[in-house]
Amino acid sequence: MSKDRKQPTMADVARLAGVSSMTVSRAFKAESYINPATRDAILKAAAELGYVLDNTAAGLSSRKTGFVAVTIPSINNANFADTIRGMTDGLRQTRLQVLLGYTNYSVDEEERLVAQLLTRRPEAIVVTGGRHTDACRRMLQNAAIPVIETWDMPSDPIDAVVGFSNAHASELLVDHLVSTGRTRIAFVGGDVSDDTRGADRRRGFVRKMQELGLDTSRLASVGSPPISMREGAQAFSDLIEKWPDTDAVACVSDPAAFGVLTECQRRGIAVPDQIALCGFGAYEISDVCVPAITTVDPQCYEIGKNAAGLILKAIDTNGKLSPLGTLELESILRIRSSSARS
Amino acid sequence: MSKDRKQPTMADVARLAGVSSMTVSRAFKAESYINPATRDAILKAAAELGYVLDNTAAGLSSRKTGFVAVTIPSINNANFADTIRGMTDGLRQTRLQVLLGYTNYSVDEEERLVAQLLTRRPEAIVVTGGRHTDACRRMLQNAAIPVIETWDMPSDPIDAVVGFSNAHASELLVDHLVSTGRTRIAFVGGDVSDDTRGADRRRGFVRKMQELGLDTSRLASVGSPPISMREGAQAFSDLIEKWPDTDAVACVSDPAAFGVLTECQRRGIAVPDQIALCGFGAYEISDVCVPAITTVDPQCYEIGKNAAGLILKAIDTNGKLSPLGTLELESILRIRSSSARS
DNA sequence: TTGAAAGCGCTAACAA
DNA sequence: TTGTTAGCGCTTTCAA
Repeated sequence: MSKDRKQPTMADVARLAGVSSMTVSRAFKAESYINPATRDAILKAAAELGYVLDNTAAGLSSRKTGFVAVTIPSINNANFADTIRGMTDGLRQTRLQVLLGYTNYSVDEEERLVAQLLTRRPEAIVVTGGRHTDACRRMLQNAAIPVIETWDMPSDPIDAVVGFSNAHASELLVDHLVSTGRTRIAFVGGDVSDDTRGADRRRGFVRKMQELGLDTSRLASVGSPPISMREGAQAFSDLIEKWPDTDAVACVSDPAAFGVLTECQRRGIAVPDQIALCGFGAYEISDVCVPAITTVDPQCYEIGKNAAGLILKAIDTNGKLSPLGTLELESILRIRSSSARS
Repeated sequence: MSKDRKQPTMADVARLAGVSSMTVSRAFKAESYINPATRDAILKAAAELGYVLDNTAAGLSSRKTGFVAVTIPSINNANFADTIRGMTDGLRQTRLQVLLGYTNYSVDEEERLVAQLLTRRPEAIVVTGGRHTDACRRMLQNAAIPVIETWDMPSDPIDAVVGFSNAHASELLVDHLVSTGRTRIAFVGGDVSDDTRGADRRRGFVRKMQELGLDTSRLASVGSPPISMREGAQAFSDLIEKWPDTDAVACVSDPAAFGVLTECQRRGIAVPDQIALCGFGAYEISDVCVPAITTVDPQCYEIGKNAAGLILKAIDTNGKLSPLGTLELESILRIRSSSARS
């Protein structure tokens, strides 16, 4: 690697091919009026020089960077990874490229990240969640690009939304657990402050339990989100000692639920006979472990795919995003052995 | 969102603040000679206009985009996520930002991705693995930026390396299993064609088994990488029916090993008493599941952290990367219950 | 189908 | 400490 060698530019290619640099530019665009023979000669010259298009300059000139900025809470999470895959798949074969950043589940970090991403002049931005700092909201509103909030149903959306109700997902699970005869149901989640989607799931849990006239005091909080398998196990340890007659546990996520399951195995507590268990997110582990864990599938991949669809439509129609508005995906209850009637 | 409104530029801010745009530029750089009062006035004007720096233009002008391109095989993998975290952490507080792409474990996809990333004029590029298409190698060599290959120890490095020996990791595991008295050891992995690191782990397994004079025929291949928990379970099903006297299974990854474990549970096979088990990667699950699974920790986070360190040094010294050369991290054997002496 | 001129928004280099 | 000038590499626009 020698950092000094200057990279060839369009002008260099143009000179070698005996054309103007404008013609070189056309040779690199798919649908442009150019003589096929001219194009071949140009591509040959470009290959010879090892020429690589500079999208930095192209973006400045055309005012189209080709970036779609995306923020997710964590890169180490199969759910968000699926959303990113859906989005990337949806943008494949287009000129758009995902510019990804993560927030560590913090709205302050999100604010910093959004500020940084916007300096790259993305043509659209997709954020996870519907709650932001005021400054972040303002930046997004001022950016004059399509903004898509995902993984949530914000009451006051900035622009477009592709989400689902986290609270409703919990209600599905409570209803299901109650239908199998459980009533002394606990909730295991992380600290409420940061993970707003986790907090919504807890809120949905409490609301539904109250509605059914059940005890809502069995709430275990442990660690900052995302809560790990180990923290799930720890939370259950505390929980079962404080409320030994608990007959079901709803968890903020499948990894947490799996942690609970392992702690049950260590303590010789039978799942589902003594304790029923459910998680959230339809992670692979919940389907593979023994017993398999009941969960809710929020359709992560579809969220990304739909977000990509909205972006393409919005950019096509030059920012007329309003008719597309809000898209609510339906979360799917996946009933498995861990909550079988005992 | 209205896409039509034009974003304010430095010239707009300069006009409002009553200075030249060069002074505005200085106000946004940390260490530049500027009167604090001037800077305050400029920042106030910028805030009033909702001005956001255009890094696209800044990069073109300064020939420093601030991007570090990074390729990983999959975004849905805790190991690579840890490497990315290490890198991001190492680049925090610098002007550098990670531009991430994933290759789906395909060198052809890697070639396409690298071509795309290089159009963004990154100041350095970090790739996973040491095997590439010829065209990809050429592009990387011609890019005139630091290139860091990771997660591997290529025999003919392009530039710098931060890696470990995948084959050696397998040898550690075979040695360990043999030391606990197992000799009829099987290997579970994905199809060999694509995942070169998985292939190296298999190669190390076979080499060590041969060296010890043991049977090397028990090789189960299933699906394309990364192999899932479910595929691990499936592979074990096939395996144990074909070679019922197998007394240990080494897996290409922890998720695969966990899949094997669940299949053992379903079949009533005791781990470690009837079959010992080990994985690779030190994923959280291998430490939490019951019994915990013996694994090798390749220090994913450290790979990223060290890569970031090399980049900073290389960019500091204007591309004099050669003295830093190759960094081999030592993989750590983590012995757990799944391979206890029976 | 091709080319010439102008300029995208910023910063390097130099001058004051 | 601030300003002026020139130009980064490309695409838009218009003309041929």
